Amino acid sequence: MGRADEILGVARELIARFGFRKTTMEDIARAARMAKATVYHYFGSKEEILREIIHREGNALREKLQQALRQGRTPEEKLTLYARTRFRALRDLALYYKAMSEEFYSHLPFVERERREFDRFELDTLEHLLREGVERGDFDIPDPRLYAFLLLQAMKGLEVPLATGTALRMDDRELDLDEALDLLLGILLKGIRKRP
Amino acid sequence: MGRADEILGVARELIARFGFRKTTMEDIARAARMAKATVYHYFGSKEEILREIIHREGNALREKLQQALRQGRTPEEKLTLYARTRFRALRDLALYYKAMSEEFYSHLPFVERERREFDRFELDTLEHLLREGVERGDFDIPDPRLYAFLLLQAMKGLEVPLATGTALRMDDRELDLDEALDLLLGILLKGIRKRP
DNA sequence: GAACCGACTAAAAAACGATTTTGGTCGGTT
DNA sequence: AACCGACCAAAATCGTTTTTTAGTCGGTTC
Repeated sequence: MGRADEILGVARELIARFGFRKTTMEDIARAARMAKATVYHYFGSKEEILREIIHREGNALREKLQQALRQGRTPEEKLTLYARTRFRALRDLALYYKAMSEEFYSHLPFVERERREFDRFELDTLEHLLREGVERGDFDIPDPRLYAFLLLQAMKGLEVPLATGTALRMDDRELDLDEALDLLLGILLKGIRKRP
Repeated sequence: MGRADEILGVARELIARFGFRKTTMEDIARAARMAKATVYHYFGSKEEILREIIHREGNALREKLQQALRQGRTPEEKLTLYARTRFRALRDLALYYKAMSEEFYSHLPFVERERREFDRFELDTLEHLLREGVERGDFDIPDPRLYAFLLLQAMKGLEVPLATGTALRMDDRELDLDEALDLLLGILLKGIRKRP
């Protein structure tokens, strides 16, 4: 692990804890035990550091999802694994980055770009999965791309409470999100499954 | 329509256009063609005006949804009508109140309360609908309350792009939201429909 | 010559105080 | 009861000064 990674590591932690604005280059340098000018030797700007962190975060998540897919045998199983992994990873991320989300950072241009890139990856992945299911005769789906989009959007619905921090409560009892996701998946799967 | 309603009317318009903070009591009084003190004769505070506006907005939406339900014959048809009405109404509201959403107003205590109240209404309504479908032998649903929650959450997924202002684009082409909602409903309905 | 640093600067943010605006009150009139 | 003008204290706004911070540069070390 090179010096640059070290910087990214401490920066990630600081930013996650205190937010992007509250974290100064001086803080980062101090945490990485080097002079500020040295940090600039590796990164052109403060923003570039954030850009790199987010980019890597995206890669890691994609990697994790693809790995989850490889675990599944049937398309249906793959879909379930994908959804669960996605859901948990996003929950952790939301927790980790809640300091960030408070800030303006959401609509920085490069963050937006990274999000679009990730969206695309998810759409492609899910579409591929659905097509596989159609070819195998498991799914009955006229327009896989569009269905991939809808499935994704439906799953995002469950995600909202995480992002907004709203506890997911139904009436008075707290709801187990994992359980809720599984049930939703059940409905959705039944909705796309081919009738015998 | 009494004097109080007049005040609420102009206030609603001003707030929707300029936001809650930017709208002064003086503005409201002027638009309603009366002295500021007169406004205070009808409402105890600026916040009370907003509270009343939001409360009525909620009532109107509930009314609209119930009316839509009455149009449907079967539970399935009712569900479709409900979803469409809900979706369009929320889209209009989002458009109308985009000035507000920019502000802090989202997590004012009484706004939160109104939202919870509305959530409850929706849960109750949908649960009732699902139970009706189960009794008629249309739906196959083990836990109607939970399913109502899931359906609602899935629909909210499509709503997110409206709320955040993110255009709903899939790859390059703009997506027709109404069409998307119908398709999602198709999947969900198939997912809960009883097999013959 | 790549990795590193201390000292520096220009620009942005914070702190501060003066000034204006605004939510809310009150006594009085119709 | 409905309405108003005049008033006040608190909050927001504005302009200025002070401090902090992102980014640079010339020089040192390995």
